[in-house]
Amino acid sequence: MARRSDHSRDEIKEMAIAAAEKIVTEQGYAGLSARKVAAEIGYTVGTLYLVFENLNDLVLQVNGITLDALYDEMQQTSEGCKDPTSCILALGRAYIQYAVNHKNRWGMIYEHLLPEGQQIPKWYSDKVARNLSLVEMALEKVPVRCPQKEIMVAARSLWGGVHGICILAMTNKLDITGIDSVQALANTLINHFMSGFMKQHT
Amino acid sequence: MARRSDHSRDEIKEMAIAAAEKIVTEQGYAGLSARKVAAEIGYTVGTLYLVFENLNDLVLQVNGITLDALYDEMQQTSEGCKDPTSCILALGRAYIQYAVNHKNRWGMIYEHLLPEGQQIPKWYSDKVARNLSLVEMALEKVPVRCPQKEIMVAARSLWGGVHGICILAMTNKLDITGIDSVQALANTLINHFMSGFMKQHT
DNA sequence: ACCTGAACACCGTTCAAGT
DNA sequence: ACCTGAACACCGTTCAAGT
Repeated sequence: MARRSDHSRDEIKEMAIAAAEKIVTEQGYAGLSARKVAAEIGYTVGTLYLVFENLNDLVLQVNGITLDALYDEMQQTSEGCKDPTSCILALGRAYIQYAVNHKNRWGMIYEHLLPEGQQIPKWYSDKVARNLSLVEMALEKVPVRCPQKEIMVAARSLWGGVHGICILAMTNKLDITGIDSVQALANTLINHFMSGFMKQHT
Repeated sequence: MARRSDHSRDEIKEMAIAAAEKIVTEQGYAGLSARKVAAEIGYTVGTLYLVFENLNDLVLQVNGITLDALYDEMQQTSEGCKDPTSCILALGRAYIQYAVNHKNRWGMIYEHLLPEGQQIPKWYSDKVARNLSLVEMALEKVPVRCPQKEIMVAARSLWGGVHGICILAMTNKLDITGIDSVQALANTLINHFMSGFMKQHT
């Protein structure tokens, strides 16, 4: 049992986040609870509420870290590719690969819902926007002038699409089997979308 | 308090499903519980377990009804439209409209997750397949021969896409506002996809 | 035979009380 | 000042006991 002043507020926070990451990775979002996190770090439940607003707060912190890891994977993949379509294909491949390799971590990002009416904090939407910007940057490589507004709409539209395919696949709702089929579906969506997008902008 | 033999097994089942529909509509999936359903129909919790396997079972029944209602809306909308793209646009509009009008009912379809490793029952995947078939039928109107396999891939790819946009929009994760923007994103996805799809098949 | 209701093993969150 | 641990108001699920 950890005793008082063994750790600073910030240390407890870090320990709790690390513990939550571990529990989610092993047992999924459904397996995560405040009591389990507390037990894992050797404090009692009450202590968590000195350091986090509530469990939502802790979950958002973990999801933020996951978004960063996903960004790194995607960023690395898209480096150095020249034409927009192959860039987007690479981003899609990296996204799905991450979802498959870190099923429970990725899953918590979309399984977690804020209570009705509660706003997503700005630091979190900023992370989402940063990930989307990779798609926007790839779309901007299309060799025609295209208003920024349209790039943003296209990026959200396309990325929502890849995300949706990934969700349906991960939750077994598409009668498809194996990662190759998911990739194939995403590639189909991306290829057709890009074909139409580039045709409109030439 | 309902007394024994007041209602048959089937009557209790129907009452429970109706009660669950009501609770979900008003309070969302998070607000649904076996105890609330039991209270609503005037029986005790234990009774529900004589009639349903567990709460998952009850949720699946309700979701099945929702899928049917969604099918009806989409089916009606797509009737009589001739060219494939306008068909798909109409289906997308109906889908998003349904999601917006019945937020909590639609939400439960994707918020509900079966326990790890549990298979979706066949009668449920059949309903999902029936809804997808509307998209497939629209794609088949493309005036070229196209293998059935490709139609199926395209339908799943496109519909996963529309679904993803809808989810991100409903959970406020796309920095967009209002139903018009959601429709606009879906239309963008559909138009570009169809443009690419038709180009490949001519 | 049909249904109850109490029990079991869990939740998130709060806060008086201890050291 | 820091943390505890018991309490509150909930969960899903089971099953001996009542009528």
